[in-house]
Amino acid sequence: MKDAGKGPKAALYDHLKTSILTMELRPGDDLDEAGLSDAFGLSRTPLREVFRELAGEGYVELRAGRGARVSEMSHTTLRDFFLAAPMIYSAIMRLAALNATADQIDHLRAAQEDFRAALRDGSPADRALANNRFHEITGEMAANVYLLPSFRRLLIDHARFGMTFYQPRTNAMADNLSTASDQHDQIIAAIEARDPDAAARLADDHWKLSRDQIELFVMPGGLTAPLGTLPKSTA
Amino acid sequence: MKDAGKGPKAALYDHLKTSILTMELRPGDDLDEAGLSDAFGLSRTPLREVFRELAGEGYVELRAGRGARVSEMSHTTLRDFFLAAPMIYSAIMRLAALNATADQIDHLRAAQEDFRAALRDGSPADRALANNRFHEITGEMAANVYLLPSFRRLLIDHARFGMTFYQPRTNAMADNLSTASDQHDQIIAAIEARDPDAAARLADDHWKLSRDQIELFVMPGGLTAPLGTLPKSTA
DNA sequence: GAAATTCAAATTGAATACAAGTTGTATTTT
DNA sequence: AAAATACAACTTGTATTCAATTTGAATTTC
Repeated sequence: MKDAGKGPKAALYDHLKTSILTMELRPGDDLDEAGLSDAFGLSRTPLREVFRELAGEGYVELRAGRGARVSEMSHTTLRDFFLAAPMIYSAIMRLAALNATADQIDHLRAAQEDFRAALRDGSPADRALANNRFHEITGEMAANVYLLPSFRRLLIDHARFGMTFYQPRTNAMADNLSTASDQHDQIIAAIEARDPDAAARLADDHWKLSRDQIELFVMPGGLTAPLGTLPKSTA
Repeated sequence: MKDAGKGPKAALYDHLKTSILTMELRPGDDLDEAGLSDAFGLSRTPLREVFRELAGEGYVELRAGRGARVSEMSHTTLRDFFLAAPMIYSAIMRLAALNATADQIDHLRAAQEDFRAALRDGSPADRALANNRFHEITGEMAANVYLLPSFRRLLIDHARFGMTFYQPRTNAMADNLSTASDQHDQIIAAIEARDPDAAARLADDHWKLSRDQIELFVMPGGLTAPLGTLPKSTA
């Protein structure tokens, strides 16, 4: 289909991941084994192993006897997200500032360059993927096996919420994106300075921005048009 | 091998889980496909799917071209554990107090009964499994899809640390176990009372007890035997 | 004698063939 | 006409076979 960089199995894996993160595959969509099988030139055996792997990471759900579906998103998941994200994000960022290697900081800078490029002339999907990559790297920096599973799970749905909520319909929304980019720069600086408190504070600010963005969409200004009038004789 | 309650696949899954939690299968041990295959009457295809599933939950690690191994535990994982556990545990307990259903509270009571029974006349493995089950239920009560992955990962290694550290060699260690049981009772009460603050405080106390128990083992009293003497003429 | 390369055996990964279960549709009966 | 049951088609799960990669040992060369 597209990238067969190192085997069709990895290509399928990457394809599904990005398709799910960008909402190209919507929550609840079911993944047809037969279709993907000949699309990627794989038999069903390795295909189903990829499904199981993605299920473990939270991208898809496996229902016994009824195949694989893209992980659902409901109002409860949004609530769960708001509860868990600030805690995990600040913890990850704090650890990232403590443990990041020079190599990883370079990678983070490169990811931020990509994000900036996506802001200039990329699609919403490009922006979501670049932003996701940036935060994935902070997770690698934190390098805590017990926190990473939840962090990764959060990043999946953060990207998906972003794809539905961050379409810049208003000026306020567009501004937020460049603010986010600035915060990324500050995050890099804090990590490089080995300042866990600053990093945690920035994680909190960065989260609040996301939160506000989502609220802008969930609770819009309210319509101002007058109520409709009834026709003369319907009583 | 043992329980074929609902299919040999589930039996294998449960067997591996409990074997890993109780350290019957030690970290780093590699799982032989051929052996388990005819031991459970399964072909290698469903077997490897179980491996992938367990890998997603953190029980085993899959190394490309080199099969499955029980997840490693090193000094870094111990450190990671100490950093992540208190935060996640108190968050889970707080949410459990807020969201638990009456049914779940009944299950938790039953699990605590099992734990008490295991304390009286069970093996260390029984105790570890019963304790693990108790905390698994608190995770189900919290019901937060984003926190559960890390919580479950922590519980795996908490059981494994427990199996290596909680052997009651000293009186202090034995006392700790009954204290833990008392705390379980208080936890149930706090959850039933819908008191998230009390639940979080108890989670913290419960964690500190575990922590002290581990420290008792890692940093024992120190040996008091005198230094050896050198033979007369070795200078 | 030690190190490197090659060959063989074993283990893992993939594909195809097969069986079982689920779902949808059509026909029959009430 | 509506509901229920049965049959057929499709989808999922399992097993067996085949290919490829890795690992270990032995032999040869330096």
